[in-house]
Amino acid sequence: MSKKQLIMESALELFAKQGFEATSVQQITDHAGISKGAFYLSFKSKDELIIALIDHFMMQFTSDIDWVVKNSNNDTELLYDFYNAAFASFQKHSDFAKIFIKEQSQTPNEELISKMRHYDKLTDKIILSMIDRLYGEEARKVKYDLIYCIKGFIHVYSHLFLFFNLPFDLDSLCRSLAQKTNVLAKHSTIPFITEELFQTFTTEQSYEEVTAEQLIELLGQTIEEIEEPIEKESLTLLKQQLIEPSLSPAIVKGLLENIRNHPHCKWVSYLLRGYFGF
Amino acid sequence: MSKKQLIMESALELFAKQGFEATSVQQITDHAGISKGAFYLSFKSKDELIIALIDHFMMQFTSDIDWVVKNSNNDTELLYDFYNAAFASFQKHSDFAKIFIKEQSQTPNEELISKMRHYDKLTDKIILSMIDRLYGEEARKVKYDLIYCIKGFIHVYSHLFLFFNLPFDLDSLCRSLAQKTNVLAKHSTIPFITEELFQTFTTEQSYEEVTAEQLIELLGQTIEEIEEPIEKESLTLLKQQLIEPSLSPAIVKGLLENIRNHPHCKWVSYLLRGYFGF
DNA sequence: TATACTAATGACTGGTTGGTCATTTGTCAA
DNA sequence: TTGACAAATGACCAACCAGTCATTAGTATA
Repeated sequence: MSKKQLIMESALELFAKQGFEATSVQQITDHAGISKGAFYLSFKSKDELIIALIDHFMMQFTSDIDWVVKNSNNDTELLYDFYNAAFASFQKHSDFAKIFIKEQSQTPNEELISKMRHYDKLTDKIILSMIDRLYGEEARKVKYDLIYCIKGFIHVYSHLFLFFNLPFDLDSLCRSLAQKTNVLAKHSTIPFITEELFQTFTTEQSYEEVTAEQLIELLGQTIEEIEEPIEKESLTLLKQQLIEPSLSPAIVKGLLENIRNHPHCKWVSYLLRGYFGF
Repeated sequence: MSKKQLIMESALELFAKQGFEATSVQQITDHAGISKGAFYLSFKSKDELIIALIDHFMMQFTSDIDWVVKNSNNDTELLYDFYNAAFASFQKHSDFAKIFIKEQSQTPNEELISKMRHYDKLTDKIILSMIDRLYGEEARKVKYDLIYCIKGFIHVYSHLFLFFNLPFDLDSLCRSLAQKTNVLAKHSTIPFITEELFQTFTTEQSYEEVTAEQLIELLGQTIEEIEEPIEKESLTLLKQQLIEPSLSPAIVKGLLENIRNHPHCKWVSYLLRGYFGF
């Protein structure tokens, strides 16, 4: 494990327990068994660390739920699958999820806030595409409210998960929430969040389209990071495809599938899916 | 205004802007125009201050929504009135609400966490009584889920309120949420939170019944605090009634009504309503 | 073995924190 | 005017903080 990862894992644990502000760099390095100076070889500052953590997790979360929404071919199970992916992600990275819930928009760190907003907007976009697909015109008036209801459900129920150590029936939870969401979509008629209001929340451009050059750069970095041969070759071929397209869509899709579940590839896989139009 | 209140108001503003940990006692006293030493004449520590703030606001919030639920005689408007009271309270004390959302269960301060849990349980109780009244047997299976849905709605929508400075149509919001709640109550059938599960969340005894002695003590304090003659006399008569009952229920109810809206009486009024059974 | 290099250390700095307390200021009654 | 008491002050303290940097340890090449 790289020193950077070691630090991130130690910090994750302590932040989840004590919060970001209340955890000192000294505590993190003690816990990781390294010196304080070594910390600053990996991160320029404590702020850079929390941002790296946010990025690391949110990239996975975003790409996970995006994949579920884009690749489910069974509309009746889509909501269930969506909630399942979201809660599975929270459960798997429960330390991060705790930080995420605690540290929401509360820090004076400008960059962190804008990071959070950014991922929040991506989540909105994914949820919206799911609603559009499931209900289309039927939910035109209330679709923005539905986004917020879904986020509210996830918030309160993930609280139970995270802060009570009880064995939960994830299947039951997801079935329950899928029905609730469906009921709201079918029967609620009074919107609060209008298209116009929703736009004002998301004024700044979100989800900037990435260029091929940026993707090639990112792919180059990722190729260096990982060792598994299949993933490494898939990434290399995809990089080649960006420089000079020669592969058929089926092959590209297959290559994307190869890397989809590798923790270090989730984000680049998400971006590539957007780029290639899958 | 007492020194204690002055400090609390200054702190409220700064905590909302910067968070609790990031605000120093020096900043608070500078902002309040007093010396640092004077702070410690009013509060034993910085922690005691945040707890006083939580108490001050949550007592008002709890008693406000309790009053609405207990005193609405129009079932069709009850949900609307409930949301209205809740959001009005958040809007009126937006600085506090920001702190509340930010500081939720994230501090290492044990007492604060248990305070939060305590008020959370009271809120659950009030919401549950509302659901029971509106839907009774009809929502027996899903009533605990409804509590969490309602809390989820309040959470996400209050976020919009608090962190975007936009003019909101409170009426529209409450109508929208009342309908959503009603739709869920009428059509959702798959519960996640069973009675048993709900009980385990709320194991410790909540809402300890207060004794007449405690109420008399509290009334004595409150009488000292306020100056308005009507409220003062009402409190004095109610205190007398506790020591030696002599007034008719109608008169007692009227006296309670007199003090209901005074900020310093809300909590004692809530407790008295419970005690006298209104 | 000698050299050149990077990785890692932890004492240190300048600054801030929550909290204390000897001292001063203000306010009464005598 | 005096004296007694409470209210208020702010310099001060030990503890801790994020971040630095001269020094050392480890490693690979020649």
